[in-house]
Amino acid sequence: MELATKYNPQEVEDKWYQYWMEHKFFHSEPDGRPAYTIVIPPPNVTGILHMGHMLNNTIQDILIRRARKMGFNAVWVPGTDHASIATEAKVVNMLKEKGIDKKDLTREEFLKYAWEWKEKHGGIILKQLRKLGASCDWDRTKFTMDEELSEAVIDVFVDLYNKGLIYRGVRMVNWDPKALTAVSDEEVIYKELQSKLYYVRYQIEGEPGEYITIATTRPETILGDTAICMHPEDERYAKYKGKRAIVPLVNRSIPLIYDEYVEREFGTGALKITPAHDINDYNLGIKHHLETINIFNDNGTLSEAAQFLVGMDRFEARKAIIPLLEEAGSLVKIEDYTNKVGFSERTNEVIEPKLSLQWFCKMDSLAKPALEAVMKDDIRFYPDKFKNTYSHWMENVKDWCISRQLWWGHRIPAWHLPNHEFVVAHNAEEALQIAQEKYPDLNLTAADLKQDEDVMDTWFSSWLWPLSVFDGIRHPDNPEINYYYPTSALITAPDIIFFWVARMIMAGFEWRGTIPFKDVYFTGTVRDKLHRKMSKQLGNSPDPILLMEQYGADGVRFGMMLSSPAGNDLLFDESLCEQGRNFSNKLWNAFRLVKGWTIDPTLSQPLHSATAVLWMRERIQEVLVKVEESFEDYRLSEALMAIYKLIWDDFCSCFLEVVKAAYLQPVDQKTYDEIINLFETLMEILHPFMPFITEELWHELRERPADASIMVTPMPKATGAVNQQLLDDFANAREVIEQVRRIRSEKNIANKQALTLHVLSAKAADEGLDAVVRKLANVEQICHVAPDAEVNGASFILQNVKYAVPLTGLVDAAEEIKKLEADLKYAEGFLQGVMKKLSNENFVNNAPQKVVDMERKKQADAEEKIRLIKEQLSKLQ
RNA sequence: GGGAGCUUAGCUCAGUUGGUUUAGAGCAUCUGCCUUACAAGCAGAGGGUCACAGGUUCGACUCCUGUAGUUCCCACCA
Repeated sequence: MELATKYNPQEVEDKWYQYWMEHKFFHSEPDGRPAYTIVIPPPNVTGILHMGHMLNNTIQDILIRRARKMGFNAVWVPGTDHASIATEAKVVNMLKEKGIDKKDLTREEFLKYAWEWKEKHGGIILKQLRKLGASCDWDRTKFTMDEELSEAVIDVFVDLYNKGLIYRGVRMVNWDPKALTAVSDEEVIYKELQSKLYYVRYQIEGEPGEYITIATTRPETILGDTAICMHPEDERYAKYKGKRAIVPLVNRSIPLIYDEYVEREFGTGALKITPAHDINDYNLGIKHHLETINIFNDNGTLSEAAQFLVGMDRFEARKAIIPLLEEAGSLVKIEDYTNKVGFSERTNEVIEPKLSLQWFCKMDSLAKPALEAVMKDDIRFYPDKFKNTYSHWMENVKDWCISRQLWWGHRIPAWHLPNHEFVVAHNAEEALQIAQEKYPDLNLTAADLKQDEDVMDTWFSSWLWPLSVFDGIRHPDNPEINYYYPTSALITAPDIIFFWVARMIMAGFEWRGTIPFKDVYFTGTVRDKLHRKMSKQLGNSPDPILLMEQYGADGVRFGMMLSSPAGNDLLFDESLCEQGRNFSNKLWNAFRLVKGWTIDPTLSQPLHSATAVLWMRERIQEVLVKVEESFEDYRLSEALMAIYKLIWDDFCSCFLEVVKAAYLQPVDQKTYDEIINLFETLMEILHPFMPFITEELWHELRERPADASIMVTPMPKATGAVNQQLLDDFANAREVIEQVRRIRSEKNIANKQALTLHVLSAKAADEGLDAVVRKLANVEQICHVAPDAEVNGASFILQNVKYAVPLTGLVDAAEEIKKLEADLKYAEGFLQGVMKKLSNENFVNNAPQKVVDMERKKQADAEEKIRLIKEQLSKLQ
């Protein structure tokens, strides 16, 4: 059968994924082996695969596949997140397209649509992950709104409430006027915006012609002003103490107050106060007992309380109020101004600070052990620079607003009573029971209890993920949680370190008394090669599915991993995938080569092959050590690069070229067996990175049992001692080969033309290495002669041994001299540097003996080299 | 406004307690090759006063200080 010269990943990849699934290689059950656990950062149930997921999940798959082959009972738990705001927004849009308004639906009707939609469109991303080769235990797939997981969320809420860590209160919250819900501080993204600073004057009450001018970026909120504030030591305004001012348009009389909060240098030094619509104003309002006038409706339009522009959107109103102020003679001037405005992470709507009744979770006591665990390295961060970010946030942690005014999510398990009190319980029955016990006089029935309308922040379920996927909240002593928890590693992006990572650590301590994971690997952001974030708007984000079709999942995985040290941004470029595809092709062709050989059992093993086999084994050992170290530190790109070079440069370019028989000639049995062994070993080592092609070739290399897979065979391990002498000697031989090839290249000598090589050394020849040199440099004879022998031809010096290739008529003496003189210059410069050190008494006296000896050796070597070059030069001149 | 990180070849990055032959890799570049595994390839080559300025030291890419540029995080400046 003729094999194609190009590797075709499409057919191979689907075949093997199916095979793995059929044989349940991804599935794990607790057993006697040590566990290696990863829980997937659950993507939004409505999400589709983007490059960030590709990076994140490739890393997880590599770690899981490696652990599995290292003898761990590896489990990778997949699942999705219900993503309250994002999903609800999608469902609302979908309904709108059908002509249905959410307002016209009951909660139950809406949720029915939402679930239908989730069933139909949800989890696409999990299907896409299979293309990537993700070896998730799909039997364990979880969803944050599954019944068991939802119950865990409720249990946790009730528990925290009973511990006094959950409270309800009116606070200034970040209001998203589009999603009509509060969002947490972490969900607000501040962006710099080009806006205007409006200067508006307010008349002093009872002092005609006297004005006080304020500066504001939000003139529409003037309608809700309830004070003007100045610095108490600002002489400019001292004379107004005790006076009042008149708010333009609405003609409301408001007090003038004094507070050190005000910066005298900013604007006019006078600040208008709108306690209902600004967090600082709100705090000042509390301090100075100011009236609060809420001039906005929940959707961001002006309310009746504003009196003017009622019903108009806040941004429209900002424009519309200007001519009104101008007409009233209140507008002084308008300046350009750059300020920061908060946007909702989910809807990209400008956040409106709003007073509302919300549920909060106290964080102080939860944060304490979680902070310690990371600072003490019980949990290791990779890279550890994120410890700084983490500790800063944890030390200044604020209470968490956990309620959202949405329908899609876990409903707050609180029931309101007719007497304006409420009870928190696991369900309505329990609530009624508690309420009846608490208020026996009310004669309560089920109909009197009304469940709170709000749902919980999505992260209030996500923070339990490592616990709840193993049912560790409801049944803390079940065998699964006892076996798989704490998990081994968490792979996630640094932008959710507060949302998710920190809170999972808190939850781990609160409900299990221990860490949820041992290591956290923070991936970088995937950017394009111009360093821009990948985004839909820019259109610079490739479709991962198309990429995988083009380059193979293995090729894309290779491309993602090759340049992605932990925590560093990944500058993605398709050429990286191209490199991955090329590597696949290289592997494929190496296989084709070996596959095409015939074996002659009567042949004995040639010396060059025997030597190459010994060397290749040792090289693999060397790389295994490197790979193991790299994995320890999560330096996956380094591990991959080491393997890449091992396969391409050592195995293909060198080893296979040595053992390769002449055209149509058979190879001996012994060498062939070794080649298959080595090839197989390389596939084992590479497998976690490129699972498909390694499985394919592993099966092609030998007959395998029907249910065999490279996924579950043991990973080759470093045996310990590496024969460094052998490696060094072989490396030297490769340099000799390179030099001979260089001479060929420079002198235009065809590869076919065999050469003779003279080695001017007193040392005994190493027959094995000579055999390798003969083969790869196409040298028919290597003559070992005395160091001072006369040999003409192109020469070079390696390790202070002179080599010469006699060439009749091809050697240009002038050219040789030029090259030797360049070498001489370098060697002399080098010697000079060494001598400078050695002639420095301080150096000789203070530096460790070892270092001084090293310098002396450098000196001796350099002097010998110079002698050799000079000798050679004198012969030529 | 605070805090943290980064700055090494054209690009992306290594450089592990300051000394390992006057800095390494991959990609890209250049030269020569369709050599019977692979042109998605083979063989060879070139390319860096380690951001800048001081300091500590016998010795600095490595430690300290400052400057510049850059990235990220946090913060209520109207």
